[in-house]
Amino acid sequence: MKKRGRPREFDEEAVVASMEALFWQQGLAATSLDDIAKTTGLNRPSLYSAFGSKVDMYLLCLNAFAKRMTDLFQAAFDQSNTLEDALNDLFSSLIATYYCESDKTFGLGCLVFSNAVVEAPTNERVQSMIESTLDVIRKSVRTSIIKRLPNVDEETLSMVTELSLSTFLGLGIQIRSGVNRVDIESSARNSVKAVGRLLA
Amino acid sequence: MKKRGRPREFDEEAVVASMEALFWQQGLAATSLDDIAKTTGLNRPSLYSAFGSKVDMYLLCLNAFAKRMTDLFQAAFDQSNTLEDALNDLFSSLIATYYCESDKTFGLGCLVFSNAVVEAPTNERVQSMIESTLDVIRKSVRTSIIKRLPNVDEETLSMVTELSLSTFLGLGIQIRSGVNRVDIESSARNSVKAVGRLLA
DNA sequence: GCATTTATGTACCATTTCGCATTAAAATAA
DNA sequence: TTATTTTAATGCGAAATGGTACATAAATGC
Repeated sequence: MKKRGRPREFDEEAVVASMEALFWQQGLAATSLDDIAKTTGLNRPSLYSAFGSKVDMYLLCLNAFAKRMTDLFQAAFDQSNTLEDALNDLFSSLIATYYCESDKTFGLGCLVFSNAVVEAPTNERVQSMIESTLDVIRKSVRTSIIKRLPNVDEETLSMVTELSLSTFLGLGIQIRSGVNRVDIESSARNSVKAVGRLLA
Repeated sequence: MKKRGRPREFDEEAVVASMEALFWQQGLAATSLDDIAKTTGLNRPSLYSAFGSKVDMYLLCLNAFAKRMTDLFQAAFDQSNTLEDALNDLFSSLIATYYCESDKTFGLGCLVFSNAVVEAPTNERVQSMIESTLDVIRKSVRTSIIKRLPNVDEETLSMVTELSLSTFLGLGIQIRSGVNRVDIESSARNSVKAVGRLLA
């Protein structure tokens, strides 16, 4: 049984992807519905009826981005053997994402933590989305450390968790600040080395 | 010899301070000249003739904030004895700043690295300001480590520098994300402990 | 007093903003 | 064919935006 009514003429996933790219570069406040309409090819009423308000669209993109990001955490922690290997994998894939999978010299960092974070104090929905994402990531890191080092003491566990988390957050900020990729990669390697030494 | 013309009726420093508070909370794009006019008590033409365009005002605030921040680095590194003491001092004063010197549960993080960073990809002036601030801070951290540990090997130096820098950036992001102060302070302490262990 | 200089305040302008009302189009169901 | 449902497109509208012109006010220099 087919769906009634006139069928959609656009690919929803593609539209969300191009919305996300726009928000990622410009931020929520600097992006207008006209901007979104222009890059997606839809007109404002279509956007509005399909996705709701501008903030709704933004949250849609944030959640899509966060999902891909937490998947990267899961993938790295599931596949690799040692904690250091896992973190190296993780940071490599994060860096690739933060540079928009391209070889551009300028990266955009993290949509959630280098971009949406600006809106947190003035937008409750965005704020709680960010806070819960941070929570998921922190727990994911903690769990993966415990899995590999079941007898680790609480102090070391906290130290390594916070170090990994700060590195994760710092990477996005530094990339969006314009730090070049070579320096970023060495920064990530140094963090992983620090973890290694802490556990030695 | 007195200045010619009608004298200013406002205190420039106070006006800049209240502009900064507004930008800090809302970001550049979400803050209108009307907002600024309302909170400063000046009207738009006065603002414009005294400070230039909105972006000019923003950069003025960014530089003022960055100056205070780098002063905190200098103060911490000049006064304290051990590296760990210095970092503890530094992070304490940064946390106080990031929570706006108040006991509010919600902090705004860093004006430069948790706020202006969003504008970097679309605003060249903001971008280069941020990049150079990051550079100043990194050099300041590096120098202070060398001062205390003249014989430190390059690898350890890089590790500790990057760890401190990531912690610094991470604090601002976490605070703006809504993490409560107790957790933030324990996060900072854990980072300093990690530095201590790396150097042991 | 009178010109000059600087600051203030009102009002304005062109553009952009988000959102919606309304109409036209394209599909299915009966 | 006709009614119904869903989407698309045009265009409106009220408000806000960054920025400025212009008249007025308050000080100094001569």
